[in-house]
Amino acid sequence: MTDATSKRLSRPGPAEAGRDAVLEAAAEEFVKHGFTATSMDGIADALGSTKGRVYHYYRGKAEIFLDVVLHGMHDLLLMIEPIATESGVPARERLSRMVRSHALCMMEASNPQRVAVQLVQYRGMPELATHTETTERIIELRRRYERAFRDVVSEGIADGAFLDVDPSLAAKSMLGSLNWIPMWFRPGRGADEVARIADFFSETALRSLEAEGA
Amino acid sequence: MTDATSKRLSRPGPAEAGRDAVLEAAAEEFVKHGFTATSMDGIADALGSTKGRVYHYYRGKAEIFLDVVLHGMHDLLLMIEPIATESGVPARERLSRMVRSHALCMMEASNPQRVAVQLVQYRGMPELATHTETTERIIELRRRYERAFRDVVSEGIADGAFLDVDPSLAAKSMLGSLNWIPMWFRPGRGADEVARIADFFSETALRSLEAEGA
DNA sequence: ACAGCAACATACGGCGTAGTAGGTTGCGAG
DNA sequence: CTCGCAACCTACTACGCCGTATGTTGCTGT
Repeated sequence: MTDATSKRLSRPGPAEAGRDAVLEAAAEEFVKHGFTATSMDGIADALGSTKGRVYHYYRGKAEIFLDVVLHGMHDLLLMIEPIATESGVPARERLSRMVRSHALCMMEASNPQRVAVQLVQYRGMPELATHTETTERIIELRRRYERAFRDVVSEGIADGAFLDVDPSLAAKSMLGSLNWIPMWFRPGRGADEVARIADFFSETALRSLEAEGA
Repeated sequence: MTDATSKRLSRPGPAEAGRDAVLEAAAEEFVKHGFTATSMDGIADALGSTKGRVYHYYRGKAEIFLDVVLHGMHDLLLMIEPIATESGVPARERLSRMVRSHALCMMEASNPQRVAVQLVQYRGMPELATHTETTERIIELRRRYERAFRDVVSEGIADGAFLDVDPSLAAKSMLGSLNWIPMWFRPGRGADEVARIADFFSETALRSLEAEGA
């Protein structure tokens, strides 16, 4: 315990380098095959080692999966909450940046963030039933994430920049189109193409909240 | 072969009633648990019978899964293509109806259509490697589906109703937000609430394609 | 120099599940 | 009446995979 972080998140800590390597490999496997189709041996193979290493740091498949999702959501929040709450910036500008950041994140090769958004389908996964505590934390983080978007929309409505639509539905709609990006986007495109796509989603989101012209 | 349909789709045929019951039960299971977590015995249980019945109609798990997806995509196309190509109706009106139809479909309890859209993640599923023919057909149907949306957007741009945006990205964005609905929508809501949500997505999609006012 | 622990590797048990092989029932035709 | 086939059911096998139990290695404090 060399650092004084809240829950051993955010800062690896030099002694936890091995654990982080496992986490990264697991994220890569989960994003490729999903939860059930990912095997412990597969994660170990991606690490170039064996299961012993994985089980040294985690007690089971469910635990490592939830840790990947937890880290992913944590990183996402760390990315967008500062933007959402930045004072002196108009709501539509903040929302634009949030959408762009999230879009860029979805187009990166493989990371815990993508696992976090792609695998919300963990309903009816009996393996996670015993990990209620971590599951609750993840759900709370997801709520905070959606709330960040919803609040910025609400502020935009309040100051007249946006139409008076349902902020909750607006947030779900925006995040849905963004979270769906990994379904069709194939990495390997140039950085300019990625930027163009991110811009598109940013501009589209803003237009969907503003009054139609003639 | 009492009917003359193209590929034994669209019309059950009286002799195929048992097969359709299997298909329906399989769709329900796949939408609940996903591909790998769905077991043949689970499908049989949902039918109130045993595996023998399932294996009587299908040769394996991959085959029944692909058939569910194929039927789902087929039904979706049957729903939206007539709207997309209806003559005498302006593009924005057609697009509005298409979005609303798709949204309503995503909020129904359990059906092959939801399996079709939710489980596009069948990349890296080695079990489907031997079914290239059916997979190709599904991919072709998916392309046609997206093209229907893209074409209507293009027509709207051509006649000046929509802004000059990238039609392909616009289609992907719209379909993404719609396909994400099952992730947060929990059935059991009233019909009026469902209609309100469908209206929201329809109006939002149109606004995102039209010029900003103010 | 030695104790002890972290950081792995190896080998194995046991269970869930896909697929198979061989019955059984019931109906329709001749 | 019975032949035959569709429509199932039952019992079994084979295999993949999670988790565990038991090494082995290397560093580190004293």
